[in-house]
Amino acid sequence: METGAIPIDELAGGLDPYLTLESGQSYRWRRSDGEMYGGERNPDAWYETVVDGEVIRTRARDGVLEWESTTDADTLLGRLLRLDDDLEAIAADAPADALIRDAYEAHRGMRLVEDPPFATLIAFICSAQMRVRRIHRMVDALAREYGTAVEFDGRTSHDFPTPDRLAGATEADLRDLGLGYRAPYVLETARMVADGEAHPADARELDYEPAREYLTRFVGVGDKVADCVLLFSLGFDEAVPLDTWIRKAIAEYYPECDRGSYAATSRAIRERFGGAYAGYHQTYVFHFMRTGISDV
DNA sequence: CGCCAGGCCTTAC
DNA sequence: GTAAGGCATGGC
Repeated sequence: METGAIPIDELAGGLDPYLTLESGQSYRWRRSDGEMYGGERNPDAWYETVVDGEVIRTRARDGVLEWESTTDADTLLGRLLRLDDDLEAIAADAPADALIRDAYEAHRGMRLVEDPPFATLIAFICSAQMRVRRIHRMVDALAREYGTAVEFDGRTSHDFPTPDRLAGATEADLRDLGLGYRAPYVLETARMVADGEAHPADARELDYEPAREYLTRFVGVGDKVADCVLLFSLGFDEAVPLDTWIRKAIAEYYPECDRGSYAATSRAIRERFGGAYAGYHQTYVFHFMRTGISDV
């Protein structure tokens, strides 16, 4: 086992793993205390994931981000949790309206994640008309049933399935895991990636709007899911997923940004949120709208 | 029971 | 290009 410790006060703007990993961005971390996704905060619990066959677990206690891993995970953890982001500068970049100010105030230390593209693509296909706790449950089930098992420190974890393994499932199998009408979408998208027709990571080479358009070729991926994949796995910090909560925020706080179509409303709210980090600000507003002020 | 959840698909204009 | 209807499932 390799281990490490990162002083949190060395990270500009700090880090709150609970907010970062249980705010509906990443569905690939499990808590060691068995608490459900979005349950009570527990500083003693580890967050554990598997990336490319390597297990990493981490937690923040006494001002230190501890990690344990099958490998030297310092760089990988820094990428997954975007530890190089200057949260203070990003917060300062946000427009100074009351909603955004309150959202940043309520969720100090929440960072964007950078998850593996294929897992993110599948997770957000599953996310359609679904609550975040159930999305986590579905992604967990997919990993358990089709992902490679990895032993670490006496515990078994599962990597996210490869496109090939997932494409080998049947629609009935996936419906049994609770995916509902998303089951054929997941199957067909997994097959597309497995067959080399397209890969979500290829969107990295494109500008933002063409990248969003590119991702919608996958079955079960519309503009909203595409924006989530761009924001949470491909580094497009300007992507603003227009989900029910953000649409509610637009209706209540930025009604002039509702331009009817997704593309036009997206441009308007992206400009309202200042462009380059619009998606970062969106994530704060999303979590703030969804959890409310008291539920931090 | 009805309504909602990080929507997308097909079909019809 | 936009509008309407269908779609699984669990939680409240």
